Amino acid sequence: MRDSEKEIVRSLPLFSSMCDDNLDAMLAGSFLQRFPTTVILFSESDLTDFLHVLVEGQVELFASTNNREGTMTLIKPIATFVLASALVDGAYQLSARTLEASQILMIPAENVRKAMREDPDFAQKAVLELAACYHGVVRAYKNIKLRTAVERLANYLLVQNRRQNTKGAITLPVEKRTLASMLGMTPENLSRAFSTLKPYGVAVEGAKIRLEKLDDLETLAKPSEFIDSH
Amino acid sequence: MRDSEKEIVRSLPLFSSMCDDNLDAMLAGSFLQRFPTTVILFSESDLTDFLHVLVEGQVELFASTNNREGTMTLIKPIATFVLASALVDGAYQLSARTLEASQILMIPAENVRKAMREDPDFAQKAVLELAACYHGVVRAYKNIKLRTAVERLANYLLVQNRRQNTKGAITLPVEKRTLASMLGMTPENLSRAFSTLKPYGVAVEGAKIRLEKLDDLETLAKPSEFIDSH
DNA sequence: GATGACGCTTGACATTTATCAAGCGGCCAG
DNA sequence: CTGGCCGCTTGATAAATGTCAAGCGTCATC
Repeated sequence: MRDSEKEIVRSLPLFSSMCDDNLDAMLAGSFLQRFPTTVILFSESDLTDFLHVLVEGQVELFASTNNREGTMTLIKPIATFVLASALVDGAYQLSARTLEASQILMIPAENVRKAMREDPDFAQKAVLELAACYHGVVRAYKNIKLRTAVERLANYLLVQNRRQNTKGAITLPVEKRTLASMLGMTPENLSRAFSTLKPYGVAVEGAKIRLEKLDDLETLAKPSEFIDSH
Repeated sequence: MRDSEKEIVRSLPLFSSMCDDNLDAMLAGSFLQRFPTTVILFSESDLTDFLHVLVEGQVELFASTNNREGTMTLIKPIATFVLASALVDGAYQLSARTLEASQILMIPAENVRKAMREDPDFAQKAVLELAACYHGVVRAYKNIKLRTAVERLANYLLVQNRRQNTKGAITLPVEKRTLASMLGMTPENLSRAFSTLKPYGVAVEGAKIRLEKLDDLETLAKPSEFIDSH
């Protein structure tokens, strides 16, 4: 555990208010691990050994039943994942795989639970982080329950446009098949959804998307503060 | 705020470890309110004034966009709801309405946030409660993303059968149209889903359902510990 | 430079789900 | 008792989405 890694952890809101001693105690036994792409990090039924901090690369959290599989969320640096599972001392509930070569800081879950018990400041940050995660899933749940596939894509593009802040010239951050899974549809259907959006100024060229009629796209997408915000 | 109401609060795991003084402080300004059926308690855009404790009746949390509406979850006594929103001091993110005449204990959200800041034991319980809520939504999200409408209904019936513990003779706890919305389908589609399940021993008579071929139903439903448990 | 794997797209078709319309039956108010 | 509302069901049809198969282009490897 190097100082540079400690600084990465410190930069996260979740750990920002921990005193140095407690942070050191929590990081004892932690290690930074490199993974190649397309590697399974854990399965949903595994016991939660570690809180993960994605330092570099990209990770997909997904679920599967009965030969079907679906992306639940994508993790980008720098962020923690599976906090809830680490805190309750049970199964991960979700599976994870790398989408790129990645560096992940692994913090023993037991250390995190101990910090929660003994460091009230940390417990408080954990509360806020968990509440944010909760609202994040609720938004995803509303999204898939209240919108059609085309609407989900349209709203996704609008969100990316705001995030990438690049005036209507987006680059998709993942392969289209992964995007399809995240948006709850098949790759074929995603292709067709893009076609459907063509009249609304959506021009596709590989992973580069141009949004040439933002107003029209918004009219179709009907974005909602309580689904798409943040 | 009567003693009997205080005892109700105490009985909830979330508040079980609070000392009496802190509990009294948090309950200051709280009140028990009675609502008739079909009343909107709050809308998703409202600021979160109160943590709610459903003492009697039934409440539906739902979301709407673009003239569509969907049930997110049902609350039954005795349980808190909108904890996450109360803790972060923002909008409710979900709307709520009573499905029956209900009694709800309203605890000022500011009191809850104060308790989180000042009572480490409470903060810790809040962490565990939020983590459980989080996994609850994740399960709902998996359910709708990985299963067809008929499978969702089949699994719902199996879960109800376990909960009601009544050997294959279930009573639906809500109107069918509400059940349909919760399962993410139209009432018409729910009717047809019940028909589809007839060969699997599902006999419908109003709100009374008999499951006469549990094994067959399970084979169809393929229940999963990480979607249906608890 | 050839080749084969792979991601994406497109077409044809099947399945799932929603929509619209009608009718049935219980239940409550007059 | 009776009329009308309302929840539920059923049928016909439309829309959304998935499946299967084929083909295309890119890219890494040989």
